[in-house]
Amino acid sequence: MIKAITGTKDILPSDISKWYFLENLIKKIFSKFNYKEIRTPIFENTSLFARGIGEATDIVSKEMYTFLDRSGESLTLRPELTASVVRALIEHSLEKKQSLNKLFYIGPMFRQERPQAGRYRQFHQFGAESIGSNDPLLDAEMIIMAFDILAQLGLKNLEVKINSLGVPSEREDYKNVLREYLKSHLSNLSEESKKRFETNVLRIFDSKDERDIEIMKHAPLLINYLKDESLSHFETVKSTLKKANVNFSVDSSLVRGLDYYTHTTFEIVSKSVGSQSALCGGGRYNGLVKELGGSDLPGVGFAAGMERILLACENENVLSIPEDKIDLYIITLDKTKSELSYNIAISLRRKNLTVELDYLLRSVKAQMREANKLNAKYVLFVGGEELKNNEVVLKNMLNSEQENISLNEIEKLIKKIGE
RNA sequence: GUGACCAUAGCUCAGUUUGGUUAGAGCAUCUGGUUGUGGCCCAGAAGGUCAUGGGUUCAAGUCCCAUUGGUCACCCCA
Repeated sequence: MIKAITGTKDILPSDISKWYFLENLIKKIFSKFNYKEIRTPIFENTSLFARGIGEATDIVSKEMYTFLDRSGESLTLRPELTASVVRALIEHSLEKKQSLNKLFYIGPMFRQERPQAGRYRQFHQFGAESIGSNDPLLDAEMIIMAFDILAQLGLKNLEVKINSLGVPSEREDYKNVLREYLKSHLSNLSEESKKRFETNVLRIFDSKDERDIEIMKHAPLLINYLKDESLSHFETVKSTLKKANVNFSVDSSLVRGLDYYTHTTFEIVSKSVGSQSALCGGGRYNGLVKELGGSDLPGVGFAAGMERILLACENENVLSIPEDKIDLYIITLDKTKSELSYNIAISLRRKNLTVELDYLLRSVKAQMREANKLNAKYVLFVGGEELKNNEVVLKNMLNSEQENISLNEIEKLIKKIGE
């Protein structure tokens, strides 16, 4: 048997309504904030992600699905979408058509990691990018939108964490301070963190190793090395969130693994899922557009994992999806009349009714059971004595009332079902 | 990439500890329960190479090894 690739999942018809529900909510909230959807290709030139996300990041160095196409070009299935959106913006000069572009997206992403709860190799993200302004109100807007979507789903066990990474020069200065502090503790750090000391010293804050955590507790904090401009940016984000009633905590260890972040970073975690608890994350990326060959435009954005969100919804039992139902099930009494049933079904469907009928030549009892299973509001009996008078029988499945209707009065039937 | 645990019907699981007839249940599916009428109920049917391959044994779903797949955690991230 050929099976789905490791880490990929089929979304079956029995699950699709919760995806529709989530997608519709996302589109609704983004449109209230006047964000427009953008759809970019599933694959891009490998160099886009290498430059955009950062060569040294885990995503680029060991998680991307990269392959050569038939002409020998290196392509990569998108592992995230910020780089693609920025590429599209530059390629189509969107910033020249309007100085602030507010964009959102929904779609599959690909990363070759070991699957576990809330983590797949093909997974779905939605997210937003706002490119063209350094206004901290937009940083806050990202967090508010993400929070509103999660809150409107009914999720409760949420924690909003924010931090500021300042600008690159501040961060470089701080890294030196941090390295100075860590020098004396170097031998006590975990093996992983010893490597990070060289490659990306900030990431030591992310460590779950007890020894590392103890050492980092007393480490100098980046926030104390930010200059006035960065601090006031961060203050505005915080006060804006407070006014919008979004509870948050400042988490100085929130460093995040993508190279492009500046100033605000944030994450919303849920206690209702497994260890992959970050439902969404994002931040400001003021250097990215220029890095990818565009003009020097500031930007801010976030992405959210849809599988994780649905998992949290399931665990908190908050989604109330109405059960599927159909307007009418047509039951054919005489098998010789199935063509008539079929024709009635077609014409009623064209009148905007949801209609089903039997294709398996089953007994009347079996057809009734099927109608019941499909939650049919009405059932129509076609055949027998009534048909000799050019009539069909309409049955209301809720109160079991039946009435004869002439085939010449189909409009009456539509009206009745539509009520 | 590292580690732990798991694999029996479409689904959820008994049976494996202590090897011994024809591998079971519930749900789901299908067919009936008197002419042409659902849900509840009742009866019956169908559905399994016990993940795959090898080994031990008179005998393997059960013990051993390998492989494959899955789950969870590390790592990383959404």
